[in-house]
Amino acid sequence: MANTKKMDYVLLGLLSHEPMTGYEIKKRLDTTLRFFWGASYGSIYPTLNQLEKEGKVIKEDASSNGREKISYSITEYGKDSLKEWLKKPVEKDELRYETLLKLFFGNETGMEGAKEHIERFEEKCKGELLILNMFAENLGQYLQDDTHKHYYLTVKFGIKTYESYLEWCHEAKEQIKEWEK
Amino acid sequence: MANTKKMDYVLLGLLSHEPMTGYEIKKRLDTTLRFFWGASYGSIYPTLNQLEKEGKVIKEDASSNGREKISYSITEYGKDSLKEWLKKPVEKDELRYETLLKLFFGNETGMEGAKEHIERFEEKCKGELLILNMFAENLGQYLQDDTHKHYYLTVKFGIKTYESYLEWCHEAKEQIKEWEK
DNA sequence: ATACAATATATCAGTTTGATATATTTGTCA
DNA sequence: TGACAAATATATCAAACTGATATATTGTAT
Repeated sequence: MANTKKMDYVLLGLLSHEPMTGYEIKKRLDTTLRFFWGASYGSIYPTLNQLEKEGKVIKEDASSNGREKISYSITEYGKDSLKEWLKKPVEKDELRYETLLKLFFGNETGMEGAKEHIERFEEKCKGELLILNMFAENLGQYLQDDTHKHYYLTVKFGIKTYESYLEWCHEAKEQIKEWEK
Repeated sequence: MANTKKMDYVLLGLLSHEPMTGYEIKKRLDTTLRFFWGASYGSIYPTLNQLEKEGKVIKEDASSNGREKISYSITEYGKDSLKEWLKKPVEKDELRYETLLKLFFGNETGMEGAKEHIERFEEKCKGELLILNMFAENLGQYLQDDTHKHYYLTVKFGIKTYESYLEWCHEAKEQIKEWEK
């Protein structure tokens, strides 16, 4: 079997929902999947070309007017490859939180710096939670569809975690106040 | 100012706590920081050498018996560089959860696959939570120290989030049962 | 008309991972 | 005591991925 990186499956997964251009894939990653996965153009376009050479996706010219546009759709072989990966156990779940890093090393700058980072984090979380709650509400009306059920579960995950982040922010600030007494 | 990547500050941060070898740095990342940050030898050793050339850390031969050992300690210049970074706002907090990815694309394999991934995730979270609670308990006795206070806050973050992950696992399984009726 | 935002593809240097190589010391079981 | 595995320790490299940038067209608002 050919080389397979994680990116392959992200693209195959998205194309298993519907045919898309590289640009549309990027947008979907930046909206729907942003809470648990990301990718850059520098990996999207080359991987799309590689998947086509392997016969896992099919290119189709979808240019209109003068706008160049290449639509990709998944093949049966691509679907088989995706299904195989989906059945395998997860290799790695990973958090990369710069906020936690700056907090952990924060003794160099004191509790004042820590408080600032926590507050900024809190604001960001509030924003994300607002978006996620909107997603969940909108999704409510599509829950007879299987694809949307899976989507719904991931949105619920996002809501749960951001709510717990906000709780932590509150408790951490209280704890710092306690220490400052 | 010279080139600066995130890895620079991770190493400077760890060395600001105490002098260490590359191997010890890796161990600390795999234990204490594993819940929010990771790094591989392939970035640790080269970065350590680069930081030495820049005068941010100092190399010291700490070989004993026949065992080669290089201990690194942070310089004042290195501390200044670290502090500067700590004051800057966070650029990126990122979750990369393969579990969520497989769940999101799971309509290809059906709810049975989703349930399996959720269950495996649940088991892993229970394990992590156990470790984190041990950390928190042990930390309790060192909380007069500033470094440990910052450490404590990050452990609390880990506990909060893993608890919410477990709640989500439970609710997601209930939801799936509901859908299966 | 003109400028700005959005759409669209593509590439590349720099960063990081994951695997592997190499070698020594320490612990453990028989 | 000897043998074997596990832990300690440094280092390198191909492959993967990011973040930035280049290029060009279309739609929108002023």
